Amino acid sequence: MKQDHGPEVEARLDQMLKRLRARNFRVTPQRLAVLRILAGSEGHPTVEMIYETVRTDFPTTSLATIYKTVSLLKEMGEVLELGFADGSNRYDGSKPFPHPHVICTQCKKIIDPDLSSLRDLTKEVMEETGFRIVTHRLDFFGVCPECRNKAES
Amino acid sequence: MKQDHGPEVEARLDQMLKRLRARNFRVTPQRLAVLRILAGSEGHPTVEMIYETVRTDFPTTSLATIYKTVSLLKEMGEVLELGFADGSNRYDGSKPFPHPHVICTQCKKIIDPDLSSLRDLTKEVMEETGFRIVTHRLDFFGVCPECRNKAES
DNA sequence: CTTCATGCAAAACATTTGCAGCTGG
DNA sequence: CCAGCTGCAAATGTTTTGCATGAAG
Repeated sequence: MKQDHGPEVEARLDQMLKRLRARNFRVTPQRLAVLRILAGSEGHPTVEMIYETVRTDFPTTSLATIYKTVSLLKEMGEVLELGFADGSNRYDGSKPFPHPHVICTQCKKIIDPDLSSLRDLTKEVMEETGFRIVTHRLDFFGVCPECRNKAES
Repeated sequence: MKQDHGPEVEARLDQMLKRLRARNFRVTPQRLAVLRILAGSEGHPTVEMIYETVRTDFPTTSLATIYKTVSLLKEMGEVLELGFADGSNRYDGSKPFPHPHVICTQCKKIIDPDLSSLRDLTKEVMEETGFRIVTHRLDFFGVCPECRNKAES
């Protein structure tokens, strides 16, 4: 086996493929490789990481192609882009809808927490401001348990 | 009078000036102009907006100087940088600590809502993930009442 | 076959940096 | 005075674009 991803990753990949084809976009080997990485993007990869990984299978792939594919998926709403103040971008194709992230400022790991007390904040914002809220973004920044252990040496 | 800002803006400006001097940074006319804009930054300006405004009083001011001043204030923790996925940055010098923002995707207006139900989400995240949370970011994106009115013409 | 995607290189863009000269304290 | 700031221009780094070639359907 090439990778040890679960069945839900396969399902997500198939969903993305179906939607690509439904819009008459082509499924090239390079695109398939990018989709595979994004569908199981536990690590919330950067474009550069995707590029390096795709290159192991398709060494001639260019960075521009990765950018083009990621942009396409972003426009289709099939991938969530997490842009940061320092200009870095991370991508999540497994859950392409707004959800909170917890980011380690040391090792750059990103995880998805379950926050029970985060409910209809959006409703409250709409009532308070009169805005029609379409989406949101919630990030927490800190140091993960692993990096804390390394620090206290 | 040059501007119609309230007394709390003056107080915030004085606070920033005091902290600059305490660290032996100089207060040049250009810096003072930038500080003034950031201290009363209801509009959450971009660097370009700050640049244009400062230029009306000091026409020789360079963009590099604005960037340098804003970076300095950012390092000092006296201004909050709001970087977005599209590469744009907005700055808030009046409340340089984490707080939610509501952003109009049409006119780019940014306002600060009062969210009573947003309390110790941070505590819950720490318990759930084991991270030591240092800061956070919460943005809502939508369309403001003014732009909604314009739309339904 | 026809259209769309790829890959290269150049362009675009915002931000940063180096440095000579200026100036605040 | 003189360390730090300014303003210019060049460098940087990432993302985008144009276009000729190649391949998916």
